[in-house]
Amino acid sequence: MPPTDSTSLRERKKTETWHAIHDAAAELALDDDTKHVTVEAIASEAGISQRTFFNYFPTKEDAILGVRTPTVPELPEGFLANDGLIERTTELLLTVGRSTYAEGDADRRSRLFEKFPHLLLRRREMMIEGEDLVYQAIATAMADHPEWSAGLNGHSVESAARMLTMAAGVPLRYLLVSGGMPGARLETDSLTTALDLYQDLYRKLS
Amino acid sequence: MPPTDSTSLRERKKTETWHAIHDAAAELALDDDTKHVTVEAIASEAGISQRTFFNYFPTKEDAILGVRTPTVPELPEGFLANDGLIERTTELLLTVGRSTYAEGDADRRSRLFEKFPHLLLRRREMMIEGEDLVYQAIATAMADHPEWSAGLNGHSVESAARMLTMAAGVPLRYLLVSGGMPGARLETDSLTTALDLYQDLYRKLS
DNA sequence: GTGCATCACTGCAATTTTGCAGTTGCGCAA
DNA sequence: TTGCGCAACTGCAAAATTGCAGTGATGCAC
Repeated sequence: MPPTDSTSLRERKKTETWHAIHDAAAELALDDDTKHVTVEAIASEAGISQRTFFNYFPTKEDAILGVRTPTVPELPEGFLANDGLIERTTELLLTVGRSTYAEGDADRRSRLFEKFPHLLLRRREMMIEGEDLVYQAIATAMADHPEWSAGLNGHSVESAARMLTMAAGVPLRYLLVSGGMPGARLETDSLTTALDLYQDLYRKLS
Repeated sequence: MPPTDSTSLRERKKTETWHAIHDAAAELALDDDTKHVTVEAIASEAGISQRTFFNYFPTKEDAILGVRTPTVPELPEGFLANDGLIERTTELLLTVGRSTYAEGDADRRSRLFEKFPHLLLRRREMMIEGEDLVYQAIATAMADHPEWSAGLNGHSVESAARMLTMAAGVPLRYLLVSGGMPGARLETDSLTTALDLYQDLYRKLS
C-alpha cells in the first residue's frame, strides 16, 4: 500500500509517485518478453530519477510487486483486554498485511505471480516480517501492562505474545492455504467466511 | 520563454512546471469573469504549492503574461569586431527579447492583452530591462577590450555601448510601432522585412 | 474611520528529488 | 580463469519543493 493519503500536497504527490513507479514497474515487467526490465526503464517511464526510485522501494522486486515495509499502527488503549483479544489481533494482522501491498488490480498481481513466481517468496517474507512486528508490538504492550507482565506463571510475555499472534493468524493462513493457487487473493467474501468459521471454532473450544 | 530545454531530467521538469504554471495562469485569467484569479487557484491548477509558484514567477502578472526576467547570453569571442557589430547587436537584442516571453499561442497572448491592458506596460518594462542588460553586457565587454576602452576620444564606453544598443534596437522598435495594434506580435516575416530595410538604410548611410 | 478579512508576496527550515561518483555482484567472452 | 561490462544499489551534496508563519496593502462592513 502506498503512503497514506491525506490533504497535504506533499503527501498526495508522494502517493502519486509511489503509484507511478509501481505501475510502471508492473506493466513493464509484464510486457517485457525478456523478463529483464531495468530500473532505468522503470524510472524513466515513471518520470523520476533512478535515485528517487530507490527512495520509494528498496529493491526492484518490491517495486514490481508493489510492497512496502510493513508498519504496525499504535495499539489502542484497551487492546490487551481479555475479551475479544484474539479477534482484535487478527484484525491487526490483517491491517498490517493490507498496509503492505498495493490495493487494487488483483488481476495484475495474479499475472505477476504467474510470470515471476519468486515474488511469492517475497510476499511470504513480507508476511512473516509483518507478523513479527505485530508480535513485538504486542509483547511490548504486555510488558508495559502489570496484569500481563505479572501473572503468566513462569511464561514470558514474549511467549504469550508469540502464541497469541500465531493463534490470531490462523484464519489468515487458512485462507491462503485453502485458496489453493499460488497468487490467490484475499477475497473479501472468503475472508469473512474464514473469520466466521474461526470464531465459531474458537467459541466451541473455549 | 521557459528555462532552456536540455536532456537533464531536472531541466525538463522545470520547463514542464514553468509551462504548467503559465498555462494555468493564462487560462484561468482568460476564463474568469471576475478578472480576479488568485495565486492559490493557479498553483492548485498547476499542481504545485503557492510557494513554488513564486519560485518561478516574481508576480502573478508575470505568470499570466508568461515572462521571465531577461538574461543575456555570454558574448561570443569576436562580438565587438567592427564589421557587422550593429547586426550582431540587433540579433542579441532579439534573442534576449525572445528569451523573455513564452513561445507559441500568440492568439492567447493577444486575448490577454485585450483583457488586461496593463500587461502591455509590463511587457514594455521587460523590454527596457532587457535592453539595459544588453547595454551593460556590451559596455563591460568594451571595457575589457583595449581597442575600445582606449580610442573613443573622450567618450566613455558606457556612452558607446548605449549608443550602439539604441541604434541596434531601431528595427525592433520600428516593428512594434508599425505593427500598430497593441499586442501585435513579432511576425517572423515582418521582422525579416524590417531587418532588411534597416540594413539597407544602414549601408546607404555608411 | 475602524476593525477585519483577503490576498499577494517573503523568509526560513524541513523534506524531497536529483546528479554523480562510487561499490558490488554476476554473466559472458577471450 | 581472468577481465570486462552491465545493472542494482548506496552515499552525499546541491537543487527544488513544500509548509508555515509571517508582513503589508487593499477593500469592505459597520
